[in-house]
Amino acid sequence: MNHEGFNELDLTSLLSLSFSTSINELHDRLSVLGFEDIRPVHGFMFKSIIPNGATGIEIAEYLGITKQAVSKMVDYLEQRDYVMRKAHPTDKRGKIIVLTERGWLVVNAKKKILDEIEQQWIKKIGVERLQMLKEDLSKLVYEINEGELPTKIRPVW
Amino acid sequence: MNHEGFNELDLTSLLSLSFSTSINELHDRLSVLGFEDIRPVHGFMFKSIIPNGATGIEIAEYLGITKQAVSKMVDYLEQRDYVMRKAHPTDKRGKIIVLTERGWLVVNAKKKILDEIEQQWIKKIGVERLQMLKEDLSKLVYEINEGELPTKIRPVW
DNA sequence: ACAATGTAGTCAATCAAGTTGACTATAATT
DNA sequence: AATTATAGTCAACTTGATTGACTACATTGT
Repeated sequence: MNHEGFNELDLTSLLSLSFSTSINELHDRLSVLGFEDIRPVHGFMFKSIIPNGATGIEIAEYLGITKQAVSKMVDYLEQRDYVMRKAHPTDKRGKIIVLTERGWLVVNAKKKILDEIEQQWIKKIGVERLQMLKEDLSKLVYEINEGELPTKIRPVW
Repeated sequence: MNHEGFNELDLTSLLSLSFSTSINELHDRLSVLGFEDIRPVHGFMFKSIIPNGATGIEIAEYLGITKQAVSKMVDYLEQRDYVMRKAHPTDKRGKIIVLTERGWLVVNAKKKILDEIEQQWIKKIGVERLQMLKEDLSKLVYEINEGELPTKIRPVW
């Protein structure tokens, strides 16, 4: 088998490895804090809930999965006290998913860890280069998807 | 629901979106060429097979999945004429997975498309910035994983 | 106003891609 | 030569998604 060096890696592989590296570090550290039942997709879901809650369908669109899958995910997270279903204020069919106190603990922990990971990266490549990297990636994602988030935020493997 | 702008995105989300964007484009284009039965993971598997074949266990380690999962994946790809199992030259227990002609077609198409995606990105941010981006990502992945590929190349979702 | 159509959420069945465990054949170790 | 380890496959199971069917409520058009 061939083990190519990092230099010959194409951009896509590089992005995959970078993403894996950072998301793995994040969730390893969340585990240590007692949030071992939280998966990456839950973190993305929390982003769509913040700050004022979201309906199941909104979350489903954001994550690029079905509303039924969201419903199961909410069951899972509700059982573990990360989120709650509240009645929708105007639509009696609807429900609003909101974070519980414990849900906020995860979100805040996540934010802190991500900041620390970013600091770690700054130590490696410097603050200017990291700033450039973020700008360039934002620009690419933004322009290639024409201002929209990719419909499939989820990396399909 | 909150739809934050790209500027406020943390690095991890940005990497996730960049990866999704490029891998989706790659596989959309592979579909058009008639390779709609090829998933991202197969592309990564091909990388571990090139150029001289690999055993199931080598592939399993590279992809961070079990040898049983690899075996099933090889069944799938062998049925569709992308790979072949060959006898191992020295170990009668072992088999070597190699690309078929059709397998090489995918690999070459993939390479071409990835190059084109990279050119597209160069148009957006310039060749110097893309070079920096690749250098920085390589450096980060390399240093944070201490010279090893992450054991889990696969983005766990 | 109300009939027809559309939408939010859930339940159930199914599917896809992975896992663990058991096994066979062969290789390596002592 | 006997023991232990390894490569690969088969089978059963798990997980996280899907599609389809349904209920309750909302929206639209006459």
